[in-house]
Amino acid sequence: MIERHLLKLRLRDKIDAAEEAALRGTIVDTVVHAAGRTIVRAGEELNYSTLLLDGLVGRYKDLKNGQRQITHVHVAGDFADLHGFTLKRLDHSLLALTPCTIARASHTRLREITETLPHLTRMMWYSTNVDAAIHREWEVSLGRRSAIQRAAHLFCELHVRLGVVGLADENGYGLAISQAELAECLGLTPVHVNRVLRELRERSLVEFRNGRVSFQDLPALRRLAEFDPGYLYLTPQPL
Amino acid sequence: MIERHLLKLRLRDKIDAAEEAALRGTIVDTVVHAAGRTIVRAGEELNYSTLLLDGLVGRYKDLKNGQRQITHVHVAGDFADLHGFTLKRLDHSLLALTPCTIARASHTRLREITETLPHLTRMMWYSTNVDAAIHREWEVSLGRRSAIQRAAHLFCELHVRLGVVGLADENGYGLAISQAELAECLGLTPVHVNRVLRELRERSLVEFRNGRVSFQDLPALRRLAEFDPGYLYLTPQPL
DNA sequence: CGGTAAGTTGACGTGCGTCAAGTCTCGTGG
DNA sequence: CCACGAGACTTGACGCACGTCAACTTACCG
Repeated sequence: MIERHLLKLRLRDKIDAAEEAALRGTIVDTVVHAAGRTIVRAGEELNYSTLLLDGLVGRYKDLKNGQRQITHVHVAGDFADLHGFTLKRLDHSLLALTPCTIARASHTRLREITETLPHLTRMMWYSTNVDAAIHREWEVSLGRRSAIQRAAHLFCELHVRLGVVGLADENGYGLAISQAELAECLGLTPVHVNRVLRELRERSLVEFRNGRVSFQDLPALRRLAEFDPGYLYLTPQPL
Repeated sequence: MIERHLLKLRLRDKIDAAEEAALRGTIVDTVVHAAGRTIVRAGEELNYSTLLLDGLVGRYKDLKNGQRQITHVHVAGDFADLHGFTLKRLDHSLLALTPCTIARASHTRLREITETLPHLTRMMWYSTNVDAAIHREWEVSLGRRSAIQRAAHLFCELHVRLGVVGLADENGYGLAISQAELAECLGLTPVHVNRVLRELRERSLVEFRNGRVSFQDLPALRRLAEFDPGYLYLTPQPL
């Protein structure tokens, strides 16, 4: 159930049996959402946080003119809104980018964890801090990288993050989203994303096709994107 | 000393005397940095977090070609890297944008807080979550807003945040940074920032001059930026 | 009073947006 | 089995917001 989440946490630090049980105990139910559905709407009051078991979820914000910006993409094993535990309402919405299975973690039980299990509390805090680090890296992409570098960087990031939970290998991974959604992540138009994907393909770096990312030259792709996975904090560190 | 930080926390929830004392007790020393100095370099191992007492600090990331992106601007009363407590090293650097006074909060003592004061721990967690919300809003600016809207949005955000700690009034506030640094926040070139500032001035919205932001028509500026302060989470909420 | 950094402006270039006309894919119903 | 409609994707022609380059002004400081 929450194995993929545990997998990620344990890459950073030990989680003992009591902690694991407490974490499992936060889950009150499991829900399935169809692709394209908004799971949580910005501003609504929350009593639970969303743990993604399977599928892809995006955090997004709408603009008045109908455009939107996806600010983060979550993969299986991620808490999509653990920050909602302290914020109580979200400044963004959550969108199912693919069909999704989610588990809902009760804020009441998360609160009990913060009262009784300080080490696990630090681990949860750590998780939200890594999310923020990802936001920062996306700011760099949006502010300073060219369209082709942004796309390349995103493909590299998702490769590492999906790899951690066993959903990617050295050749690629499944990414069943449309070019329009990719455009919303990258701060570009769908038309330009299409041109950029063609260039990445023609330069024999990556192919994005039929909901799949296939690497042709990963080292060159990483060089193009100036990708350095340090910001994902996947190295062991006792908390 | 840490009054401005307490001011912000207390806008959200009560902090009792024991909690206040514990927070004060984390501070081990105070340091002054000249404008332009890098306070913490990306990647270095940290034993303390940086609480900004006075001045402005930017979080930034460098790119290979010498460009850089500022991903967050901190005002007096902000912890600039409380997330460093769980991350142990930063994925970004910290820059003194103006002369700065900072207090350093020992990670050992912060850890003690997480062991003994769960409510204060949640408040600290909350602080880092608001930082992440600000990162998200900047992603929206960088990805989807025009140059003039980005500038307008930043001026509105800093107005609210400086207002909370008593450093802004309805007419404006001090912001002693260069146009080049503004450009690094906004993902633009200094030349274009200069043109945008001229347009904001000619349209009688804001003036940015001699290290000061002076509003001429704040409601119109907020409309232009589509500014909604909800993402700053400045409303009371028991944690 | 000279030097240096910050700000200003104009001419021109370009990466990405816009608009519009396709094509391809696939699910549905006749 | 084919017809058809709806999305998603693709491509070309053209436009514009912002970048680049370079010259100049202003402010400040020793």
